[in-house]
Amino acid sequence: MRKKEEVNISLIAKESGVSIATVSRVLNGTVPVSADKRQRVEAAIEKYHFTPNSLARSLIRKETKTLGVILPDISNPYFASMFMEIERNALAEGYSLFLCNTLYGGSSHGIPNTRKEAYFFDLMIDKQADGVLIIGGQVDMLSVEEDYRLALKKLCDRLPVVIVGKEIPDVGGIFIQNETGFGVSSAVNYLHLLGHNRIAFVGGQPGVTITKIRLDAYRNVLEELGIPFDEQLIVLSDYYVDAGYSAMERLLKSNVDFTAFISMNDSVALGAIRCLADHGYCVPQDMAVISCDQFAGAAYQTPRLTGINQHHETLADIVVHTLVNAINDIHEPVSRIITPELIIRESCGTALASKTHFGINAIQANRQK
Amino acid sequence: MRKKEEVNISLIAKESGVSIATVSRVLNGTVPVSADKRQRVEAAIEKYHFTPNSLARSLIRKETKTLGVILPDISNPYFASMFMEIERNALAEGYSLFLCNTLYGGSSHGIPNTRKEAYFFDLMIDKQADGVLIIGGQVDMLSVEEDYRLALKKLCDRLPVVIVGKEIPDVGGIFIQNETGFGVSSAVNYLHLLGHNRIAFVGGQPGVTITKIRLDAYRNVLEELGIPFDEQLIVLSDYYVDAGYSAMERLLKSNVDFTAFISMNDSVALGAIRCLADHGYCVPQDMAVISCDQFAGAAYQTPRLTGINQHHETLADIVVHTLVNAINDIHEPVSRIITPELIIRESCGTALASKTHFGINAIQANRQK
DNA sequence: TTGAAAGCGCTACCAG
DNA sequence: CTGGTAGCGCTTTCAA
Repeated sequence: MRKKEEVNISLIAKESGVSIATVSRVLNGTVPVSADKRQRVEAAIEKYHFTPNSLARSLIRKETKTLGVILPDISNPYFASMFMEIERNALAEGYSLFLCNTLYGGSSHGIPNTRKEAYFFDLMIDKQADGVLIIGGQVDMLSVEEDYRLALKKLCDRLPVVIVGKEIPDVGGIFIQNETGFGVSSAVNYLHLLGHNRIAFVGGQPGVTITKIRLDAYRNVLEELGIPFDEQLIVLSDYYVDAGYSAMERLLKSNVDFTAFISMNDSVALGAIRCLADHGYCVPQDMAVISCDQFAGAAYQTPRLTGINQHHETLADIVVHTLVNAINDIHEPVSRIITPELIIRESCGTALASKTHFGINAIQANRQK
Repeated sequence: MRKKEEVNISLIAKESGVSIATVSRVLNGTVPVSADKRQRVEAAIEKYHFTPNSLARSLIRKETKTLGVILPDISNPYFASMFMEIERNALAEGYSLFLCNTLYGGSSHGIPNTRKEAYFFDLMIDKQADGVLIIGGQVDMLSVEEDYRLALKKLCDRLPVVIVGKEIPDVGGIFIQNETGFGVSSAVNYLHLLGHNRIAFVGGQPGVTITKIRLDAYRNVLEELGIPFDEQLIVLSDYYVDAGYSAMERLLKSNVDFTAFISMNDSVALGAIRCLADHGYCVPQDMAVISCDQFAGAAYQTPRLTGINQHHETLADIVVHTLVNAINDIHEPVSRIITPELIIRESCGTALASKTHFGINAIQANRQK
């Protein structure tokens, strides 16, 4: 079924006995058109179900009202919820979205693939997207390959690009770094208030910026609290449930003592909890758990997961509006303060959960100094 | 930052001292071009980082190499995994994807919104997508609103459209109905083999095709097995964890006896299990659970969830290739048999899980007659 | 207000 | 093999 595109602006013009310029005018409502001509045109449009060809329009206007969203894996709940919020904002601004999954990293989801990211960068140039949003992928690495940097630079040279992550020098996009490690700090503080001193860190991938930021925050709070840092308590994973399982398995095999752990996100927490269960340990009776990044459904797990709400919705808003501004040559930074929020549920102990109020206040007080 | 589009085909032509026709030829590699001209052109392309404008190309070729994917909610793991697989196939065929979330239905995610679906249908026409994939949304309802039907018909009149679901008369798209209720049958059979006779059905939304198909399958198997049907054992929900919770709550309040239940998917199962836990019931000791639609991570829940793998990957393949064929005017139906697979884990009893082999054989045998 | 006409950047046909 | 050129469908001057 080939597209039946025989109905176009000149057909409408002919049908209604006006010039195509006039049809264009009623289409865009820019310049006034006499009432009777307008009606004839509208009738013809209705009759033929005419829709102007946006390709032709974009060719002239040099804008497609389309944005590209490039991320590793939409089946990861973090990216999915980000996308939903991005779409909501983009739609409100009149933009549609291309979604590109680069599948970079993540033990469960195929091999790292730098080329695929570069492929999508070029694709967005090709498709004449008005702007591009990049969330995660190689940009999250502490150091990126030169190929990647060049591909990203090429993209940023051609289009407005907003990147969630730490700035890569000399590429020219707009970088928005969200993670501050504040969530981890609250988590460690909370666990300490609960009496834990041996707190493991089931972290993200090695070499990833967010891992470093969170690990730094973890060490700093430990130091503030006078808890000795123990390298053995750090195990790396990535962002998926199987990685959480294997990380915990390594931790248990290493035979270090610990009574609590912080995990990268809820998926990792779930995997780790499953592993603990397989070894006869029960959460929260034998072990307290906090996740750094809460997913939907945390409140329905058994045990209900205590964790940090990073307020990604707000991040999505900022990111979209920064991009839209950049497209419109507005370069005032869009800023809003995002404060990660500790949501206390059961995974650090039900009994202790009643201390919620005390805990939070104590943490706040602690942060003041 | 406006796009800097000053570099175009005629610049390249001028730079390399050939006609734009020749540049076009090396760009597309269709017609042979003499070696030295080709090299000069390639040098110029390299020098200016020239990329042909796909808008102009699409305007002539009347194809954009772009597909639209319209679904309710990408943060629902079912749709996310479908999308990943769709993208994999689409990419292999040279297509990029628009993603449109219609948020139709789903208690956790905003109000039903017919207009949004129609909006995206029109958008895909406007964006000149080469084809559209529709998965879920109002098309899943047993009966659709006339507004919706008209909007869908308009889309199908303009573009090749593949719809996952039951055929709606007189709209003209290609409908692919996946669900047969076979998964539910295996589930009930399995539970029966385990000795359960009071099996609740924590189903989907009322008025939805898949709910009806699964409910019919449930009743049929019950009848085959000589188990009396009890209306009270049916509670409706939707596809999210909170709905699973509240459905189970209603079931418990109604005070009917049951020793097992089937849930719409893993999210619903999780919510229901959480509710049971809150009422002092433990899975699988007090209650057996099977989910009709397995999500990633099922194997890491506590208890590990027994459920049906519906093999959505295969469905995604079929759907993409059917659409691509339709775009190329090939109308042989792409068909492949998708057999839902019962994955036995712990949620129907760990001890019983060792009977896996027996169970499956028995079910197969049962289906033969 | 309106129409004619000049493109947007590219492909594809027609001569040569 | 190659160049000239006629559009693709639309917007936007420029005159009228």
